[in-house]
Amino acid sequence: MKVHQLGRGFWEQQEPLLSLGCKRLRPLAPKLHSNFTDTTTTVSSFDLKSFIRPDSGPRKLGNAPSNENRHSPPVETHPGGTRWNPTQEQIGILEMLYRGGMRTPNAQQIEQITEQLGKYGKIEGKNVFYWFQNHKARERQKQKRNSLGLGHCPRKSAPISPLTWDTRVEIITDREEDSPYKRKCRSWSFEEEEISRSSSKEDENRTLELFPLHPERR
Amino acid sequence: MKVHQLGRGFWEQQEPLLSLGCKRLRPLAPKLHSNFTDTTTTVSSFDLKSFIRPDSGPRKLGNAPSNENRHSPPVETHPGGTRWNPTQEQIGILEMLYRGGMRTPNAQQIEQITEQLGKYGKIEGKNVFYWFQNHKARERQKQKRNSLGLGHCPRKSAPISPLTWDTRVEIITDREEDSPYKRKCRSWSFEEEEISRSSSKEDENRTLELFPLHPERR
DNA sequence: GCAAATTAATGATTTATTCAAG
DNA sequence: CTTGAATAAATCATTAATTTGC
Repeated sequence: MKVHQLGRGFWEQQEPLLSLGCKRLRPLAPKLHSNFTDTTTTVSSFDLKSFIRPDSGPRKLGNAPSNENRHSPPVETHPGGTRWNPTQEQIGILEMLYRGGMRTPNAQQIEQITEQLGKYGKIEGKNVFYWFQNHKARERQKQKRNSLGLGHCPRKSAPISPLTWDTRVEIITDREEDSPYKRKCRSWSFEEEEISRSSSKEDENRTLELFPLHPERR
Repeated sequence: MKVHQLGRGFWEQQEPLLSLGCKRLRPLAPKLHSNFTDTTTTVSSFDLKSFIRPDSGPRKLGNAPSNENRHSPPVETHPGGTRWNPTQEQIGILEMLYRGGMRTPNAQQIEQITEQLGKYGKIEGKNVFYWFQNHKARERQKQKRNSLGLGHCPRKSAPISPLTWDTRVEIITDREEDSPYKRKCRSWSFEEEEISRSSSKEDENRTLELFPLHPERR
């Protein structure tokens, strides 16, 4: 309906490769071909052009000295705020929860936390998710660094200081409750980034984009 | 306004620790404190009880010899079909895209791919995401293993086989196009997992839970 | 005092590793 | 054993605090 040429072109281009795949023995499954060849027609309904390297593949040097031109699109990339800037209230709550033992909140918890934290500033679920991940990791490495650097005594992390004590409490709680690899089923949703970089730089109430993905598992 | 007792209790408990956090000298940024204390009242509106260890926190030792009780929730975790079982068509398309150079599709791409692959079987966005990630990583390690072990390894897979060749092609394409760390803004949404594990184990049309998170960035 | 340059902190992604289903 | 799924580690990138020069 929308794309004819482009989509078709790509698929036809790729198809030989795919059939090649059938020719050269594939590791798995010569693949009973149902209406797969029909795929070409069906699948062509989305724009494949954007799939294969959406950007022209600029090699981004991490330490590039060029101060200008930080991003691939020269300008107007991120209209408003780029990254989450937590408020004191939000940080406070998060730390509190962390200290309470929360390490990797599940989807439901994230949803609720986000909802609450949203009262103190813009926030999304992924921010909460990231925060816990980062905080956890950084506490961990902080502890490691402390245990290694503070003298040589492998005994305890440190004698007793407010900071150390506080930290240790968190860590211990952490250790106690968090097991590596507890299975948690998380469903994600994705968002396109710079499609319609429309207009105003003013921030508005960017509503938190959370939703109940599976209201229930049927 | 809503919850008084539970929330208040927890928050008051935690508050001293929190102020401790302010006390300990931070390397940077004492960070101006706004109306943080007010947080207590407002935030108490959600049930903290469920936040702090939703399960009773059974200690799972990572290398514990106990074969039972792998996860924190002892039972009833995954109701029906657990993990995605890709069909041949789906794999074919994914490999095609991969061979075409796609490595880490962005949100929009994932959305579209998922939509298309959904025609051949149940699938979610995260499956696509995971597939690319796993495929990428495993091709990489396969290549590494091959390049290292080809000299002397007693019994490997055949040194040069169509399969190997095929693999190599993918890798090369891969290397060419993918730069480590290209920034991509992805917005996630979370789903509660085991809230209402209602009933049937039979799988039905579990609709793909994708949605446009930010229709546009304001 | 103020604004540019520096630096520390940390939000956001990617990669590596691991677990477990089939 | 293969591979989907999830977490941990490493890393990039941006923002806020601090420093510095005027």
